[in-house]
Amino acid sequence: MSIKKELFVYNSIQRKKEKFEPINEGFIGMYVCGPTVYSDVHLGNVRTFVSFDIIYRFLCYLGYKVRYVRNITDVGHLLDDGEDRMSKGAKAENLEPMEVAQKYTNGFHDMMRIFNTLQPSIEPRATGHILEQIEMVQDIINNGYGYEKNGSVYFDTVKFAEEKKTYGQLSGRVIDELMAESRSDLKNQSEKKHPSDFAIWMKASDDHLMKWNSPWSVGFPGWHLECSVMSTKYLGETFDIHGGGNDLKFPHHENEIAQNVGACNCQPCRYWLHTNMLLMNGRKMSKSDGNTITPEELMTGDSPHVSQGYDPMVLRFFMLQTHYASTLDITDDALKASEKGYKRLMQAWQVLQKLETTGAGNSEDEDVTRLCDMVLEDMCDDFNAPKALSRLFELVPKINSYKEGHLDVNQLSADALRLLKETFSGFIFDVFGLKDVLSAGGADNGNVMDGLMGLITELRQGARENKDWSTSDKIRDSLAALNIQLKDGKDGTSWTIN
RNA sequence: GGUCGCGUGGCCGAGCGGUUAGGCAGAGGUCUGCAAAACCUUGUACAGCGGUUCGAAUCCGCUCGCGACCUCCA
Repeated sequence: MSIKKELFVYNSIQRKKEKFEPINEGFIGMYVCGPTVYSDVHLGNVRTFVSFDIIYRFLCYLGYKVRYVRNITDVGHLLDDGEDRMSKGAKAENLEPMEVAQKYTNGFHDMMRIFNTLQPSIEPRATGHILEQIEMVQDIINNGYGYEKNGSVYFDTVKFAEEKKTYGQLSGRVIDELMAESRSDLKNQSEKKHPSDFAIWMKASDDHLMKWNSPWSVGFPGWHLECSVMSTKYLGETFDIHGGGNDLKFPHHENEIAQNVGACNCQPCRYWLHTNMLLMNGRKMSKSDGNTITPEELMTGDSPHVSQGYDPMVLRFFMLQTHYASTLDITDDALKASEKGYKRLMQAWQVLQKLETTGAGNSEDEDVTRLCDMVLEDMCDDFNAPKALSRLFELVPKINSYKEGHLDVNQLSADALRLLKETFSGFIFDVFGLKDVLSAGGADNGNVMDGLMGLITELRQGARENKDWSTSDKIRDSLAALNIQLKDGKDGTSWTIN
């Protein structure tokens, strides 16, 4: 069932917000540049993939059938000295290149699971598509945009720019400037016609570990090629959405476009979405100056940058409070605030689940339905999760008031209450991808826990009725030490795990 | 140096021409055996200087500050 709502997205290549219209009604093809698996997952990766996870989830929520392709780059990524990242990792650790790739792919998958991201529909690997990459190189050569030199093949950016007038459109670059500024000592510059040309096939040196046969040499594909090839293979020559981190705009995405246009004379996609960078304490994360924190350190609190460990769901909530296209600045204070906000939201959900109405009136309906509608509307406005979240928070005091009797829950029709419940669970869990870690602890033995807590609160209630405050306070304090918080309300005592 | 973006109350962070964002922290109150939780009330912020406009945080210009990309990067 699809939800009738117009979606608007900020299209990086047009530099403006546009109405989203899929190529095939009801279906969406989305390609997101995945990680290069040569080292442990960086926290910045997490932010990017969580952002696209929310976008993917929301598109599904709207009723689209989405094919979500996110690649694993396990070859073809050059370092400054021309060495492949995978080979370098392998030599350093004395492992097979594929062993390195597998190890970090596993680590990446573990982290994605920890942060509760959905798996992509297809997760192709660059090394699994060498033949297709060779074919695309040939296509590019046939179309006159590639030339061979000493066994390597380069993309002719100058000719392409002159004929197609699109090179530099995405990143806002002018080829004259690129020529003037490219470093001349990198990547076999002497073999290129122009410094801005880039390799689409590289001849391998004798000691290079990862190499394949090709019409030009025993070598390996250039970095940008695998995305052009795999997106085309699984989503078609032109598909709907291409995403990635802001830092990939140039050169990666720019060159990807050049390759696709150069090979098939068509744009790879209609909408380019770019997520912004993750900062810490106002600066880009950088290993060299110590301004960095790993996902593990963030969870355990084992870092000078944080005062405590944070649950992955707290970090996910924290990310939701900032638009995907804005920089996100991690600070300990901001994380602490998010932790409290997250718990407040989850507790409201627990309260909401238990609410029932006789539907005697409907004076509350208007407020509630309006806010629920706005949650959807905000997400349809370029996936504005922070704004949508704020609507949910406007509903929190209402939910609590219904429970406490400050507002009459019976002034809510059954339909409106159902909408409220569906909106909360739909957005918090299905779209935002949060998990309720507050109640998750007792999920397996919920009945035992409920029974025990029922017994304890009953005993404490007896003590309270006898004004035996020392006993009732001892129970409360002892439970507090176990992170179980008692809340004495009008209708008895409730409890939550913190 | 080139290209692009950003500067919002104590902190984080939406808004992008006129209407309460929201979270966290703070203050006052209600409730409570005391607490906690919850609820109610409360803050009059948009880097600076000009300009456009009936009206600007929101548009334009300049100044200052910050960041990203230009080289591997999510």
